Amino acid sequence: MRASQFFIATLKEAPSDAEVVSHKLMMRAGYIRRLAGGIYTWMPIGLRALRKVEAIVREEMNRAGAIELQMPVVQPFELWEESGRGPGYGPELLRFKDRHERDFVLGPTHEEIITDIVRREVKSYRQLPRHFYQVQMKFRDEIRPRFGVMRGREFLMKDGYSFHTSFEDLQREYKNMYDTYSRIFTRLGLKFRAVAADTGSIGGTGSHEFHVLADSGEDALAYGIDSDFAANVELAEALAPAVPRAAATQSMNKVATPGKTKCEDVAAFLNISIEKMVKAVAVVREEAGFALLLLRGDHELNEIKAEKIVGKFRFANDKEIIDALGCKPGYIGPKTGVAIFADRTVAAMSDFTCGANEEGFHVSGVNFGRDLDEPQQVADLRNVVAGDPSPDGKGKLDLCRGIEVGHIFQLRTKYSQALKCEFLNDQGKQQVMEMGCYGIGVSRIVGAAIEQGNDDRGIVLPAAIAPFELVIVPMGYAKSAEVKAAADTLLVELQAAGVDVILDDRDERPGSMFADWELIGVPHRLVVGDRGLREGKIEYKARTDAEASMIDAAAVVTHVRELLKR
RNA sequence: CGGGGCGUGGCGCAGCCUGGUAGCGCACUUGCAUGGGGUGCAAGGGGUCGCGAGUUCGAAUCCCGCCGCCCCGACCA
Repeated sequence: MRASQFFIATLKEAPSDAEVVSHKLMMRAGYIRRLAGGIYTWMPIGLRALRKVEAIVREEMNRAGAIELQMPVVQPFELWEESGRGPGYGPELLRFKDRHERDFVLGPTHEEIITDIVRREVKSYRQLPRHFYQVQMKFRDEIRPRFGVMRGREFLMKDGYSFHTSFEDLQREYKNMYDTYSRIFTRLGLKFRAVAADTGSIGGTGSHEFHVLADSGEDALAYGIDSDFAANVELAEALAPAVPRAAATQSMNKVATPGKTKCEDVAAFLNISIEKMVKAVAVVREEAGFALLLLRGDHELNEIKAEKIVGKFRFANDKEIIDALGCKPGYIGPKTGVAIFADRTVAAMSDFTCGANEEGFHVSGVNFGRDLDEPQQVADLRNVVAGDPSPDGKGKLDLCRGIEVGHIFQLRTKYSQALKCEFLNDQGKQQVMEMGCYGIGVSRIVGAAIEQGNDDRGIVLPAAIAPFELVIVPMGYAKSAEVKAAADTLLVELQAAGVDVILDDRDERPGSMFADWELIGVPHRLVVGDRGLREGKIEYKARTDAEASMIDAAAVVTHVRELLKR
């Protein structure tokens, strides 16, 4: 490839709406351009990176025995009604009508479609197991698209669906995909971690997420410092404290805490540890109405866990809190007659301080059983924090942040049941198929890789993903016949050696060419100049090297082959 | 959806408070020079100031409405 025949559109300044580093750099390097909120054009340079990720994913999926097909982007809404997921999926699902007033959706995922295909085409256990996948643009009408390509509304996804005669066989394929995904992210050159995950709106039983590790990641991950345990914080279990509740030593005492509404403020004001505070989160349950969820002062509610315990709920507004407790938020606490759910940690606390249900007051020295009824229910309601014991009993947990780039699920029969996806087993009996599904955010991977690989000059990508593996930068291409000849020859030789190379024949200033390729993130660079040529040398520099080195012109192709292992 | 902020050549911004012929940097075009880290000089092209309705002799600027974009938003009781 020659730069003069290609399209390079770098920017000195990033548009002001770009927030995270990967988004800014993708805009600056000309990888993407925004069309509308969360909707981007992949420019030629960015497309190359996207296609490389896609190719690796495809290669490994094929190797793992999955079969590629391509389903429609536009799906009839009836299938979503049939699976029962239409209402549950909510406003993220972009719906519209065709000219005949028939309802359609823009596919956010394809469980319904593939299940419909398989129920029509697969009739016998002899045709199973089967794993179909596709790589396709998906559309999800995100509430708040952000971070460029990392949370866009339109995004490229690899989605695969497997069908089995038994749960055992599904588990076998699930393991196969777990290994395949690990291989894919390893080949892509990314630092990643697989964690146990919540199944969310897709549904099913077992599930793992694959995260690219990055501080800017939207997900918090918990992992065992001394064990293999790893889970999304959404799911990671907070064990009950090992020590049982201590006996009461203090008497209950109402204390004035004017203007102190937050736990940390109250604790500081009363000069007690925040770990002696209990906060009450007021919720209204869809089924059973008002309730209080009790958490230790420094802990956070985990909504996913809570929903499993108390049922669907929303947070109470001020009026509902006043009606139920006779006090406005800031000073509320447990009260007789109000449904109480206590976190395990809270249930083991004694002599604690909580709101007095009277404006400007808290109560200290509170004890369950003596001052309050024992909570109706004790459960794990909070997010784990660093230092909590690992749920597998081995050592402690620590936290890190990640960008979710892959997710695998054991769907079991959630969709096959609803859509009657059945087969005839070897006994001649009708049986519902077991299903698994497996997704990879292809476009998100490009963003995540840049989030993980960048410096003050721009993007630093692994050769497996970079738009080009190597760039030839000639000094005075239009001026020096020797330079031109050497650069042109090098281009041909490297292409013949299978190197994905671009020659910058734009005859730009050296500084601006260097700056462009460093911004774009090409991992290897050769500089051809009269100065070196006189000595029979070509300059080489890796994107990650601090200094360039000189190599014999005759040995360049061998050297590059070595670097790229081909 | 609620709160905040912002919409001025392709990009980044100033001008708005205090109304009076739209400006800067980058990018682009042309010429000359330059040629190993975003080169210099000179001359150019490009904007109905987000849209609409108002106030005014006169609106980028003031008022009202709409649209778009960005940030924050359970709780922290």
